[in-house]
Amino acid sequence: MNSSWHENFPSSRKKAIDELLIRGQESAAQLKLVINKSVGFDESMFVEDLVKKVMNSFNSSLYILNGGEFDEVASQIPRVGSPCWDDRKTSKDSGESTGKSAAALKVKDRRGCYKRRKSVHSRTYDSSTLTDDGHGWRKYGQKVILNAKYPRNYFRCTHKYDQQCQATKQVQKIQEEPQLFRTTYYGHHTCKNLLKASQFVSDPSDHDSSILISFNDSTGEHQVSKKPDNSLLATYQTVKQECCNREDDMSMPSYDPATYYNNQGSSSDYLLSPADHDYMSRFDSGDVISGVNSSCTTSSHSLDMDGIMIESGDFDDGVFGFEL
DNA sequence: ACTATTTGACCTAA
DNA sequence: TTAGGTCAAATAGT
Repeated sequence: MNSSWHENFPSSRKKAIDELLIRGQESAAQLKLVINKSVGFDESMFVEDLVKKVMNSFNSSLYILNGGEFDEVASQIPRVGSPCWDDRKTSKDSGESTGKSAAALKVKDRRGCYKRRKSVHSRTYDSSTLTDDGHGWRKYGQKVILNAKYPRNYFRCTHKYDQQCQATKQVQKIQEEPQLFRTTYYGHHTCKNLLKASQFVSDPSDHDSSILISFNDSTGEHQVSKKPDNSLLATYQTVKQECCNREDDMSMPSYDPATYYNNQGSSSDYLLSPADHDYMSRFDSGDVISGVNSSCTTSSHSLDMDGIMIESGDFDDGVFGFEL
């Protein structure tokens, strides 16, 4: 991996980035929420446009401060249009419409579809609770891992086919600390499956809400602190709290650690209904805080903090860090 | 009937 | 050759 983008920054430069990254973007996001709550639809669209401009300014500034340098990691995730992609949803139909045996077709269709992801950029965080990340996930596999006590569970975005969203994640109970779950995210959501920001702000007047991020000069490590009463995070973490009472059941190797809250998340009468929400303004594991430049593919810098992961610059083309 | 999960098979990178 | 990521038929749930 190339050198970290922040490693050799002067402290003043880092402070500027922190200011833009945390206070600037978060404040803009919260401002939008507050205004949106008190204006009509037309005004709301206007506010939306304005905030996007503000966010773009932040992103541009960050890009300039970063010197425009980013790591690039070639993605090995199958892309839309790849040989295996087009047939995924209609494989049944195509199989029935031909004279070939189902087994032969199955082998043919699946060839070239499997990619190891060792070098693919990923974000990992550990959590004692199965907090929902705001996206709809669908389990597609479970594997017993060599020398691991607990199985690994594989999830893809619910909108893999209808919106070509390539985000996936793996959830596995940590052997050394069975009370913790390790979730590894691959790719970023390109689907419009985000939660309404208003649902995550319990009290817009809470001006103390903040997340502090600092970069350690000597080690290059990130340090993050969050206030436990942070409105955004607190809401985020309590949203799914009621569905995390089955963690003890995870002692069973076959237990699916994310099925339960996934079901809750896709329920139409539950707070989290990912299918029809367009916006968010919270930090979301797997999502990005520091928007720098939409042309950036990725710069692998992430950190874990008690279940919340903050990442500095990890972009799919055309995706900004903050979605508003 | 429709959607989600389970699980053995398939496939590929290492 | 094998570990592990993914597929898809079977099954379960609503």
